Amino acid sequence: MAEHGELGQRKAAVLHTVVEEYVRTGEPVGSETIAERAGLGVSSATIRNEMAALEELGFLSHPHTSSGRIPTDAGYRHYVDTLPARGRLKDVQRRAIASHFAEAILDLEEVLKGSVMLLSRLTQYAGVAVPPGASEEQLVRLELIDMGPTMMVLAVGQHGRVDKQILDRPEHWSTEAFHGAERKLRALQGKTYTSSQAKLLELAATVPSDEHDLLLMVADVLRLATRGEHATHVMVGGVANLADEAQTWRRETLRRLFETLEREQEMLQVLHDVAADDVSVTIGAEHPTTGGWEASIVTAPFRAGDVNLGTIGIVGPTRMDYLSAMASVRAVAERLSEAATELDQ
Amino acid sequence: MAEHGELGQRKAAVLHTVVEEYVRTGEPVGSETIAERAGLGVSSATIRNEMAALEELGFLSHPHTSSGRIPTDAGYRHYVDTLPARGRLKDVQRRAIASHFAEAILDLEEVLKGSVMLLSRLTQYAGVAVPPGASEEQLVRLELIDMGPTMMVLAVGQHGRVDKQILDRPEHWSTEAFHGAERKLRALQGKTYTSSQAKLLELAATVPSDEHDLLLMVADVLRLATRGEHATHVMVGGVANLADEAQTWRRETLRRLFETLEREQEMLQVLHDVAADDVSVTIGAEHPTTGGWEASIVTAPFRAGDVNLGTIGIVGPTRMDYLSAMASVRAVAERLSEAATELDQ
DNA sequence: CTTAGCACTCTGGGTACGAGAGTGCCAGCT
DNA sequence: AGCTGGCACTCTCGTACCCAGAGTGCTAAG
Repeated sequence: MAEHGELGQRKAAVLHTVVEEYVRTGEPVGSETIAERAGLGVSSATIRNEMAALEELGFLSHPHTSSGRIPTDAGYRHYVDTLPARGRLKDVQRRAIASHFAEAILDLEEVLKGSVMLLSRLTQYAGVAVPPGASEEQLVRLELIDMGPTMMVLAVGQHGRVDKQILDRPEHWSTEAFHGAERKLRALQGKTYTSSQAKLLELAATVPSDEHDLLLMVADVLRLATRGEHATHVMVGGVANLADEAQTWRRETLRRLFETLEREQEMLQVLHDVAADDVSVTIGAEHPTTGGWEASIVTAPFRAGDVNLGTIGIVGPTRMDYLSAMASVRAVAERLSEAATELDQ
Repeated sequence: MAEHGELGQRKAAVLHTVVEEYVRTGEPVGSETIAERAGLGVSSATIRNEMAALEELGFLSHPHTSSGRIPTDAGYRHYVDTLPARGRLKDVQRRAIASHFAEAILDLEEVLKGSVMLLSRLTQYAGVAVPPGASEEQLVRLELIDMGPTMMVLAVGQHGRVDKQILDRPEHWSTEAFHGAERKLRALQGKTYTSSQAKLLELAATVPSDEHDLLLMVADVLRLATRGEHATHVMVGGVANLADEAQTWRRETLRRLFETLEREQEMLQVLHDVAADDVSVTIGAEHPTTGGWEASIVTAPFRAGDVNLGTIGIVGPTRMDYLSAMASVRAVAERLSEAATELDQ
């Protein structure tokens, strides 16, 4: 019994069928339908008893006294946790993924953008991704550029990331300080972002205060680049797909969903919270924010070798085809990991 | 009469009142309401006659036989074209704009992003912008960076734009070619994007074919940076505001609107088509694409000195408060022009 | 433990109806 | 000639009602 989440085989089967039918049709599911579809060889009356029990347990609910059942968040959760098999992709989907990763990978960021759109097309939900931070990447350029009234810090990483920040000149300013800083930065090329940042903080202590300020500014740019969480932009794509689900949601809910998708900080927080080692599913109110939208999130990390680079996934209604969504996300994350690993060498 | 668009003063007044009432309430407007509000001192029967005439002329329409009138696209057009005065901003709006532009401007792109969000907050519609291309900007860096299996072209402009492109190495490849190209590129720093591009094409003719290929690749990056239209990203913000209008639109329409907002190429096309010297308004079906969404666009260009840099504006339902939207767009575009002009010096 | 049977409940569609809003038009007034 | 009051007409919208259908919960029997 334990392998069906303490539910008993038949209850689990009923729950599965309810979820699948409801996802498929969008209509509350009655006992008759289950009796036919679940292939349990029992009558609808028995199913009714089971359903009453499942409702008691919090896995199903009643829109009104006399219509079929729909799954609760907990019902979906149980369904997802006890899915017997990995979903299989349709041929079209497989082909779409294959062709997307067919070209030689040059720029991971571009590929990631494309992957978000790909996922949104595959699943008909919105795609999201958190791009990698730069911690262990090597710097191929680190420059301080004089731009007249302002100056720019420019950092270029081994794998093609470019971070820039335009800054006001510090109060006290001297050409020597600038040149001194420039020289020290050049010496950092070839080192990683993390170690360069540390080195800069160290160096800053040994120089006059105007150069000190410059070095700290550069260190800060590196710090931001290091944690993808704050510097980089969350990628969101295929939001139009959610417009189709508009009737699914209450008005205010739809607005909040869109707002959050647009606010990078919030999305980062959410995606950070739901991230896991493998494909992860967060259903409706399980996350405080996503509870507010009545939406579910499916994500998976992508890696280069053993190190986690970022997260990619989708956002859709709780009434989602989880099996196929998980399969798509898993497949894209895996291909992305392969691509990133290859790029890493 | 001509000053009211060939309509006659009273008809124009009736049309104005219909538009304003309809925009305010969202309900079809009846003759009684107009008689009260328009201050024309005539009875509702007279208004009815005028409205019938306006309908005949294509400025108003009937949802059903017996309810009030709503403006057609042509009705809105006439309304916008004959607006007697520039809209005035509310104090809160004025303050919001002032505070947004209060900080010293460092990075035009950042300011532009912020301005898009600002406009979306001011108007409660979605904000859009096309950032400037780089034609007459000076290059402060132009580099070819060897990144192991690939290489990166990196261009940095005087005003803080950074363009990068990661490329596969050309087939035939030699260290000399690479160094040769590097040297030639360095010589272009300080020149404008346009002239550098021309110079590169010229130089390419004089060198061996492997270096030739490299120079052409760099030239192409400059070419893309030059026309903002293709290289840069259209900025879109505050899309969540449109979710509120969801009931305004048909389901399929909302989807198409969101899809277009997401596709940069299409948005660029649309914004390019509607661009004008001053504040420009495009209503519903006046533009083939926006006709499909039943939406209106209000844009204005922003400039540095005399040269057009880009476009900023909003997208909203045809039932829009045009007066206030135009005032907001105009104000933000003006402030943006000031900021850009200042930055230009 | 299962199931057939049955009474009960609730939704959704259809119809009917009246109030209200708004129109179009006509005849008379200025 | 243009405006207006009056009036018949039309259409929507909300309410009420009813009926069919779907689905339930419970009971009693296998």
